[in-house]
Amino acid sequence: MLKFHSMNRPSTNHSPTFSPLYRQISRLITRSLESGEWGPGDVIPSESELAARFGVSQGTVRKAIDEMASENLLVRRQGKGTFVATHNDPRSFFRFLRIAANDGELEPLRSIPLECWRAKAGVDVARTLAIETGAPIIIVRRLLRFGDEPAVFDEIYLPGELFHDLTLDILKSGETSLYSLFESRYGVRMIRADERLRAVSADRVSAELLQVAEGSPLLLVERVTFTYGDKPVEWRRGFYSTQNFHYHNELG
Amino acid sequence: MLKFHSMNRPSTNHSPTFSPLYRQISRLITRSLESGEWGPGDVIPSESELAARFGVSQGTVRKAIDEMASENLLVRRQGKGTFVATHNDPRSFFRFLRIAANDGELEPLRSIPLECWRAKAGVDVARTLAIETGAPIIIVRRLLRFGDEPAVFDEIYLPGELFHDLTLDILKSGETSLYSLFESRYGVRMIRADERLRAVSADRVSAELLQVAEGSPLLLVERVTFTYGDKPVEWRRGFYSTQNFHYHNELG
DNA sequence: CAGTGGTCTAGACCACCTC
DNA sequence: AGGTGGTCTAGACCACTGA
Repeated sequence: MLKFHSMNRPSTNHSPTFSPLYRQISRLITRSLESGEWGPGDVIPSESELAARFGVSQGTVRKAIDEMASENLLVRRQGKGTFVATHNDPRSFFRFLRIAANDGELEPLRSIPLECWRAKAGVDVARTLAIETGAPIIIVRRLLRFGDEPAVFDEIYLPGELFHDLTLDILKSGETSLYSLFESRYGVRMIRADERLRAVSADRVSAELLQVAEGSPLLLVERVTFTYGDKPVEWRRGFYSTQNFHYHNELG
Repeated sequence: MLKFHSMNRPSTNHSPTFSPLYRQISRLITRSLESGEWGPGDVIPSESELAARFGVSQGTVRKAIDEMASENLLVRRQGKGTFVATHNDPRSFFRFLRIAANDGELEPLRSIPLECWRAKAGVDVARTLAIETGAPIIIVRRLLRFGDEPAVFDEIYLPGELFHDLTLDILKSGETSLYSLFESRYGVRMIRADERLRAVSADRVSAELLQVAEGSPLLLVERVTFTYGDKPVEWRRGFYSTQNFHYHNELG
């Protein structure tokens, strides 16, 4: 049974090694998610079962789950149970793709993988993905279209170790969502991402793929994506055509 | 004393007129914020006082406040009390300004008001601000710089009624943050914003102000800002120079 | 019907802040 | 010392789901 101050005895608390019981619980649950005890889409045990398992009250488990639900790690469904979040779910396709049509609705999204090859990490990629310079990486290029309209040209860098057998054919046969594929085939769950946006001029390749004039302005979105434990597992540069689309962001 | 189902008797609940007690409480607290019973920066009554006032338990008030704190309407400070959020606070200057330096730290931010004049709302502005076409509006132009480096050129549209006496002189003498000024001088608190980002080519005016070549790519950020009750009270178009800066966004 | 999450309560104790 | 928010508990009842 855990205690409130199991590892920490703050007198006037500036102790950095302090966390309340419910956070200790949410860490334990997270560890079970990492270890695969419960996979994406699965139900986890009920609050009362978890309470018994960890020797705390149901309210404390509830607060732990609340926190994890607000981080999109778990999803609660009244009457059914609490589920491990998954990208294999139409509702979450747009969680990391903040794009919308300038007017009207988006036509159906299609992902067109173009290339997929192996390389060795340069200094920048290595630093971003927290791997050794020269370590194997995989580079993917793909195009996103809404209906027949090209919208985004992505160049994606992945650590070779995690996605060992990825090929263009797998990408082509895979699901619509890349993250859904990563999750089901490689057990790599994307949790959080960091984006940097800039305006740039279209080079020849991007211009052709996105069917805009060379040199016309494009929105460059650089994204680093993290899995459990803030481990970076993807770096991508996306060129967004913003003639008919825009990047949508809500500020709270 | 409120009851759980005061205005709502769901049998199998698809009733749209349902909200739990704690939400009824947070609405009451929000109403007091709107009415100015507690102004920005003020302490609100303690949880137990509010519990007594509304005839509910402290835990229910706590949950109501939790919700409002997560929406940045209130700020909790342990041992001190719960405070009304304010833009008049260095920590919140960047809540709506998602800009960062490409490398290193940002130099101190400076706001340079350029113009301020009155006009009548055209169709687009009227629709965006939910006012009548032809209603009085105020248009502001200003430049943001980090150190000596120009970063953003903003064109801002405001409903004339709310900001009746706004002039360039007031803007010049005002605080660094526009929202801080709006809050303290006009009692208009910005709660939430919606942004649309596109890449565009710099026109002559923007190019000159931002010291870039005409036609070079700029990040266009269109923002609609809302106050209590999702009422739109600002529309702005910001041209961001992204040579040395970028728009930073975190995806959860 | 039983089981799940959702809401509400009452009371205890802790940590932080101010006086 | 006394007040505030922060955490934890135990127990009650409600609403939703599915067998």
